[in-house]
Amino acid sequence: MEHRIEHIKKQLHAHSYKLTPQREATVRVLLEREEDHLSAEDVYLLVKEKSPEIGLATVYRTLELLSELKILDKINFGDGVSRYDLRKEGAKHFHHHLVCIECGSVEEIVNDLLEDVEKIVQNDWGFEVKDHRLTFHGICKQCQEATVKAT
Amino acid sequence: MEHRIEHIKKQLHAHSYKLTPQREATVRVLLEREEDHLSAEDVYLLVKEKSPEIGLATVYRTLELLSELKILDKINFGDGVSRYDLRKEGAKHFHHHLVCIECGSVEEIVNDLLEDVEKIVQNDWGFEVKDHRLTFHGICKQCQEATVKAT
DNA sequence: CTTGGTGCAAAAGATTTGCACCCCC
DNA sequence: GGGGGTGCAAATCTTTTGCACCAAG
Repeated sequence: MEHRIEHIKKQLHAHSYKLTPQREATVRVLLEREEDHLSAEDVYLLVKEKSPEIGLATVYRTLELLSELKILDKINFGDGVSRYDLRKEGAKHFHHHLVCIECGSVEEIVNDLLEDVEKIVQNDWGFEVKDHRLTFHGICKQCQEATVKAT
Repeated sequence: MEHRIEHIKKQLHAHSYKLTPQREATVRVLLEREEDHLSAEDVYLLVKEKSPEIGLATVYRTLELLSELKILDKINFGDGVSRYDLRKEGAKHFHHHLVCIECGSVEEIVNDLLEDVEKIVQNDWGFEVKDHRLTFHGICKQCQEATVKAT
């Protein structure tokens, strides 16, 4: 954890930004809740528990900054809010998501499943792929089992 | 075109909704600008040209309705607005997009490139895929060529 | 009549911005 | 002492909602 904060600090410094206490508090929340796809409001409330003086605007500004530096990915699952997802260290791509339309849960897939598809896009469309976002909508294992039991 | 309107009319009727003049005007705009990924505001302004008495709320309600019936797909490219995309007739899946990070253009890929990937998700994660959304971010052919020339 | 659909204006959210202040090199 | 960063409140922007009214069966 400390190691990852150090790493982010370096990335900020490389672009002449500082890791202020507010930014650090925000990053810590993101690290602690890495699997959680938090909204800006979620992050704000969690940061506020530890650092009550922080403002919502600062959280927005921090999330925006981290997104620009590709430390964070801004995603949108179709409810009205943006959610934020730490990019895995060293990952050159956004990871994928499985969104359950029954219970709303979100699972992550870290494997890159799209290498072949990217080659096709590159060759057949002449499009130079830099990143991708892939979300599957469907029914998760738990909900499938629940349905079977209920029947 | 008329044929596609008829088809949509039937789909509405099948769910006990009517194809009112306002809805028809909205659908016509969507058909005319099928490749364009319009926002609700865009649609509203275009419909207003032909039917000036229409209200923005009605457009929102129509787009919402058509999305629920899967006639339309609601997508989000990360700018603050939802955009709407007519589903190709008979397509069971959302189609894919190539978003150029240089010029902002959006190309569509109708082919389903994800059949193999879906099988993997189904088998390895036990997730029953109902739909997917895939967007590639990168540099389109035109912008690549422009860069080469400029160098 | 009664129900679904509409237009308008107000409301509700999410996000951004203006500004005074503050801390650090 | 100048610039980046912050907190607060106000502003902005998109989308939703309440309500009175209208049209068709």
